[in-house]
Amino acid sequence: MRKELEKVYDPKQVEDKTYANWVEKNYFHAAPNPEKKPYTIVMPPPNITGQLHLGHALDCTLQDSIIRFKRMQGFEALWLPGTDHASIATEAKIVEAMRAEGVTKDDLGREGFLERAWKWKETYGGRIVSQLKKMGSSCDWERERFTMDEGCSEAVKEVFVRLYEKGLIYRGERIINWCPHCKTSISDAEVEFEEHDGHFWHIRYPLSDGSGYMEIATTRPETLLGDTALAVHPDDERYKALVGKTVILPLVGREIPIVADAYVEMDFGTGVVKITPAHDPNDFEVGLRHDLPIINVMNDDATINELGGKYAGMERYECRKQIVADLEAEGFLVRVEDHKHNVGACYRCDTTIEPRISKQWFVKMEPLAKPAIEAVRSGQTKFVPDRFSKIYYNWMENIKDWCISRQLWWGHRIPAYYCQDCGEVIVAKDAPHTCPKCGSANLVQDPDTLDTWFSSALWPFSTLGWPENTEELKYFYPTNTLVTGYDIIFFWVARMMFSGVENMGEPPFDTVFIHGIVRDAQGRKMSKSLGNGIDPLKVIEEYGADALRFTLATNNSPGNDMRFVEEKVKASRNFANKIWNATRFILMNLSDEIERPELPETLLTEDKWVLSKMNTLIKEVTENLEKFELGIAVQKLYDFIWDILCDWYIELTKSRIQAGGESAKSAQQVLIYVWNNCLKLLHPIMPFITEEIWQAIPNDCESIMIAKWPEYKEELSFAKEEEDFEKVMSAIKAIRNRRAEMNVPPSKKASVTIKTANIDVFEAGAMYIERLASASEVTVSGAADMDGEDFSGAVQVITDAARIFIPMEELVDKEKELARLEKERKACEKDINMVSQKLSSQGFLDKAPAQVVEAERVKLEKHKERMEKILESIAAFSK
RNA sequence: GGGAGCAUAGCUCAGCUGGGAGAGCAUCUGCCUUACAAGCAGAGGGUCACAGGUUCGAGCCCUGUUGUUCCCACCA
Repeated sequence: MRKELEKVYDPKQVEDKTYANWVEKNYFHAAPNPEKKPYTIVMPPPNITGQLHLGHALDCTLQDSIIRFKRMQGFEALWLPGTDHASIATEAKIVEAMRAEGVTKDDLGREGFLERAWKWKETYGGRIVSQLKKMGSSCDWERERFTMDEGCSEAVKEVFVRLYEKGLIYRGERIINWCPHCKTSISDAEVEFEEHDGHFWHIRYPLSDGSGYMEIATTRPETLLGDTALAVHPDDERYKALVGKTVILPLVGREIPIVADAYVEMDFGTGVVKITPAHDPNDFEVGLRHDLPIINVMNDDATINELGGKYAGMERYECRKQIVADLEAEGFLVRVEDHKHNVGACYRCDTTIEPRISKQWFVKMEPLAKPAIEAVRSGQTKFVPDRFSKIYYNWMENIKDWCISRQLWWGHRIPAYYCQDCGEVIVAKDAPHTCPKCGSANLVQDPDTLDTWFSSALWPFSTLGWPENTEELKYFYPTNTLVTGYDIIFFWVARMMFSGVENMGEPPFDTVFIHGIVRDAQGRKMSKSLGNGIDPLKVIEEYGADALRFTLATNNSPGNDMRFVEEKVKASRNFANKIWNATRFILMNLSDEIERPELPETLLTEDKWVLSKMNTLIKEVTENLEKFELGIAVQKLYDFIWDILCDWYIELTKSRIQAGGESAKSAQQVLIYVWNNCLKLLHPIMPFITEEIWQAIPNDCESIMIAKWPEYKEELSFAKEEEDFEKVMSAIKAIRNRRAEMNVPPSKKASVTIKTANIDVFEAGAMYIERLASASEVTVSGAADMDGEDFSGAVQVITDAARIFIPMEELVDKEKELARLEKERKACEKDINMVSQKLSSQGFLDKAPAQVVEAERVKLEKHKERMEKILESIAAFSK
């Protein structure tokens, strides 16, 4: 007894149930298996603080589609999931929640805070995971990891120690980007620049000898408090004589030197630059070259510290205002100019960052970047689309050392210990008990934690068990495809690349598949502040996960942004429903004798036609998926299922099923066979509905998700039958067309006479012409039989292969008919001219590939045949 | 300052290695044809941004121009 399907597909009744079943059957699990080739994708770990947004949904759709495709192709397919501790983002959220309770980090202390953070992780870390499951993600949840779990922490320490021992991690005082809100350093990659309307304050610095002034311009007057020099270009004739002299720092009264440094550009501004080594990276360099003092005038919250004299305690912008006012009052301010300039902000909290000297840990990048660049250049790792490799090179080639220490508590604590007695620095995975140098037990661990991306960088191998040489690591590494957005190439992809090359000796993946951003209907980036975000869970609730996945997989091309429009989801939902209803039709008419998807002994022309089309589809879809062209693959599937199968083949089978007998049964067999293949091809994109249907129809596997991927079969390629059946189809289309033009309702049937050289083809197709072109009866005759018959009173329809007569005299106006035929003749003539012109060009014949030339010849033949028929009709009418 | 993307039907976008432009939505016409009105059968609508070039042949390749979006750098 076959299950009867509801009239409309209801995803809600299917998705959770199906997913639970997959999990129960353990289909998502992958393990080292010498019989199979591995195919591995590691999931970009979402933040534990996060909630599923459309970016995740896109990422997830692409990865799941690829991994399902590969699994069906017979790979041991592992999609390894996990979450990221997201140190700065998570810590900020927890601190925020604490503030609501009136609790600060210091109140809790480090341990108390971490306890609270872990609780937060337990509460919210699972949320995003359950949301990923809603999407249908076929991840191996048994292998789910967390960047701060024991194994990942072990990997982090291992890498830190190794790099330190190689001299690639060092600690030093540098200018770093300081976020006064998060109260931590952040890396260059974490700073976002935005153009602001600011000012140029021109300030006079009096020469100590009273002989005049030096004028400088600054956008940050408050940093004047930390100035330790003025600089000019060594070749600048205007100031040559002044180099070596000193000036008095306004408001502060400190005497500072005038130095010459090539960093200064003579043409810019006055050609004089104030040097604040503690608060500007370039000034810092100048300071080093000239051995200038470094005066840090700011606290970690961007207020002025005690070195700022009377400005101590002021907030930075308040101080700026006051300093400008004071400069003006004391006559040092020359003028104020409007000035647009870029201001850096913290990518997490958007607070303006403050460049500030600080002692931090850094990764020396150049030696690591080189082999990672080479890995892409040599083709070991490919970017899809390729253009993103340029972005990668550009970043890697100009990379500066990576500041990895963070003044945060939530994260991997830096495995460095300082001897309080002799100052020795010990870097070790395990905390030492005594100082190896002086034997003191008075050791203190560095309070800082690591940049969250330090642990994400190790993700492709830390999750597989590294530093242990596990079976998983040996089998699944290097992974195959990394799927992520272009916005994260610097943060993550580049760092995984050099980490993989450095620690594993080979890059972590062979392909980096880059996708764009999902934008709103107006093309704006979705953001909290705009409130234009769309919740994927709501979309799933309303339209189903398959419809969402289908929408995200199509409608775009790799690497390009896409707009998310509800109409598209509706169209996808409609497609799902179409599939559902096609299944209903198939099941309603399915003989109980058919238990397996097997082809019948004898195939009719139309069977061969559809099988041949399907065969091509299999080949193309497979190729497209191999090349990550999901959008193209999906479009082809859509077209085949909707147009070829539903609009044509299913319609054809109706006549056969009605007629009954062998032909009815073979039609059902072909239907089931084709449908099986379609569902398989569609499964990676629309897993739920395809599984639900799979379970309801004759199949060859207990679950579609582990079924064998369809293969192109030479014996199912039928060029002749495709061509023959298309003759019938174009006759049907042409008749429909004419009838629609004349406004004849389908209910009004008419007899149809077909004059053709392909009698067999049309006789076989007669019953379809009856059904699909509203014919009451169809007569097929050879050309010779028709001579002498008068069809001048009939509606004439002409295709390449046939002249068709429909006796509807009341609708035929001879004049109009002749005019129409004349129009057709002209159009046909134009076609003929176009093609023959091409074929008479020697250049074309000589240089175009033979196939193309042949195709043109065939085209010309067809045009000519049609012309012949048009002329016959005209002649008959003109009698 | 450097680099990249995009510009195709009213709208949103496809168009794979160059061989005479497609889809969805919208519009118009006719259909409740017993799988589906979330549907069926038709129709209209494009000088593929502009100007050159390469080629037998260009939406696709090259050069330039314009518009637009983004990334990197950050001259104080």
